[in-house]
Amino acid sequence: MNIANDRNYRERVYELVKQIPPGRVMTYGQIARVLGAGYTPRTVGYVLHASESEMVPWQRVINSQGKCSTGRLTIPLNLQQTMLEQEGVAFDAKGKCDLGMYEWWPEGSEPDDVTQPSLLT
DNA sequence: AACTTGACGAGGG
DNA sequence: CCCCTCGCCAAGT
Repeated sequence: MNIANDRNYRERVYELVKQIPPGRVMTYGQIARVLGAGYTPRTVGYVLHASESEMVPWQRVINSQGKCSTGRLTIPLNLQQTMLEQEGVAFDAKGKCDLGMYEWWPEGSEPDDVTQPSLLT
């Protein structure tokens, strides 16, 4: 896919982010993966910061460590975390949340299925 | 047109 | 668990 041909490069990110339900989160890398070729975690972050003033629930996008990466922005450091906490996302003392619990996947875009080693022995 | 800079992520030490 | 390095690709200078 040729990005130069696709003026909706940003739109796709916004549309996806808008689908994240309150109290759930997605990571930059996850979004890049769902959107496919041409998208990388970095570009997703770039695209997202440019939308600050739009109707996009940007606070629901965090990094793969389960933390907010808004350290260098003009945004107050804890704003994102505070907003998420108001939606019901719990963070520990280190500012980290449990991705296994809050991470959300759009329908049909699930990663590889579980492969539980349950009865291995 | 080249160089730098990110709301990142995986891997190694 | 923290810190560093590298790969990634659009935008700004």
